[in-house]
Amino acid sequence: MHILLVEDDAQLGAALQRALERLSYTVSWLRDGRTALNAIRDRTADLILLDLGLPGRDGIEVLTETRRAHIDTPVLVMTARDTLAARVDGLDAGADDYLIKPFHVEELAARIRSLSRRTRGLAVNRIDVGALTLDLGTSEVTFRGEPVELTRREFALLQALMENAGRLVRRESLENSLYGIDHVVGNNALEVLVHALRRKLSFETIRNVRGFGYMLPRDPK
Amino acid sequence: MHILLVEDDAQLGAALQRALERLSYTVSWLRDGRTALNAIRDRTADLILLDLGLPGRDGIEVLTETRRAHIDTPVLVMTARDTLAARVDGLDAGADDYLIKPFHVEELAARIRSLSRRTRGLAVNRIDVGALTLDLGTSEVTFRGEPVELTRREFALLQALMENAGRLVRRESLENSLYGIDHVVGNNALEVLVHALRRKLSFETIRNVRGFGYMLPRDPK
DNA sequence: GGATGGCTTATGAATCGCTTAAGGGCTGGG
DNA sequence: CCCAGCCCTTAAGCGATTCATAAGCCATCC
Repeated sequence: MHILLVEDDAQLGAALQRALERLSYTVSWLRDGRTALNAIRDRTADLILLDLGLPGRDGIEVLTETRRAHIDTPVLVMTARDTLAARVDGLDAGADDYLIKPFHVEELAARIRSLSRRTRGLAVNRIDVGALTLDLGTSEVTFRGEPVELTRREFALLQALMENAGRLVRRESLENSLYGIDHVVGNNALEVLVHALRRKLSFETIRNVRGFGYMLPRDPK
Repeated sequence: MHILLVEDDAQLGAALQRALERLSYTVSWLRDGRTALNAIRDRTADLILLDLGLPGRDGIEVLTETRRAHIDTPVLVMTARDTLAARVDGLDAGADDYLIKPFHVEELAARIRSLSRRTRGLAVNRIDVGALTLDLGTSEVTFRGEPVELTRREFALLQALMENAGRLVRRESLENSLYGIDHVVGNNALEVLVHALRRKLSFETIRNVRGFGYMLPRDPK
């Protein structure tokens, strides 16, 4: 899952990026409204984490502009003021949820999960696909009943495939949700990652469709 | 993607159908509520574009009736009046989005895209032409209900033909969209590709017009 | 019947994906 | 603060598939 973090404060931004990456999210950190809007318009993000405290009321503008462009990527707003006006402003402008600073990373993580659950229509924190289960809360994966130890990247790849089980996931789409917008061309990082994941699961589980991408069968055994 | 257009006005209906077909959607135009409901019950549509200004409050009835039958196909409502009551009526009855007449085709297109994105998973970006379906999201192709395995080039060729179904596509235009602007002259790569594609589908499906190019009939069987 | 354009098949080259190995960076322990 | 271990990216070799080219045949138009 690919998160766009819009935050001008260097310290908080770096901390959030690290925390989110530790939770297996791919984070693109943008420091100002203009570059944020450009990135948002690409529609490659799954969730936008937006600081309303950007200088010059930039935050709200980013949000309004996003919604006016009919981009309905979920937006989680961070604000320093817990006033009714602030909340109304944010939600009216099209935010899906908000957080009052300061907050704990656990709370942020919970809201991100809740938000992606809501917009995805999932009832629980767990994805089941055949003999595979993946827990977004605890980051645990089991295969054929056995727990499997996955690294951060492997987990993110498996999640992307499981969320689209039975459907082909395009190569660019995977690279985007793993590496963010600015992935370099010409590397075979994805292939190496697929290989590592196959080794930990089984080699039949992940199917390749030459020239297009990868796919997880709806019922892998 | 298959759109059900419910519109009683002949002029507007024809214009919308033409505009949507130009955007590679398959459009079934129905002029009254009764036939519309029958078509909706078939559940073959991916999206319903419903005029609320149908005579006799027909529009709202179609919508309520649809939702009562637990058919949750996305509905985009068109209404002439921009009053709060009108919006509430439509959204309360189960519409997913609404448009105030008159509107620009660009706006309609944007809302259709947004709607199909929101209800993703099914037929998000699908082109239907007769017995052929091509899914741009998952890169899957079916012919007469059977899945067909295509290579990247074959897929690109079929896509170009399907986006212009019923129209003649010039040779240069195909070569451009397959090989880019700087394709070398004197090769017959296109013919070889057409041959490969015909072999995987059927030899009657793709028609050649000597000296000009190729064409896919609007209703290939 | 000649000429042009399209069809079909074979073949070598290019591309794509798989696999293994190596090196750099980050983390946690001593 | 340094070292060890893990993770991740890069690189390179290999095998399989795909693709463009070429060459001969067939259909259509004049």
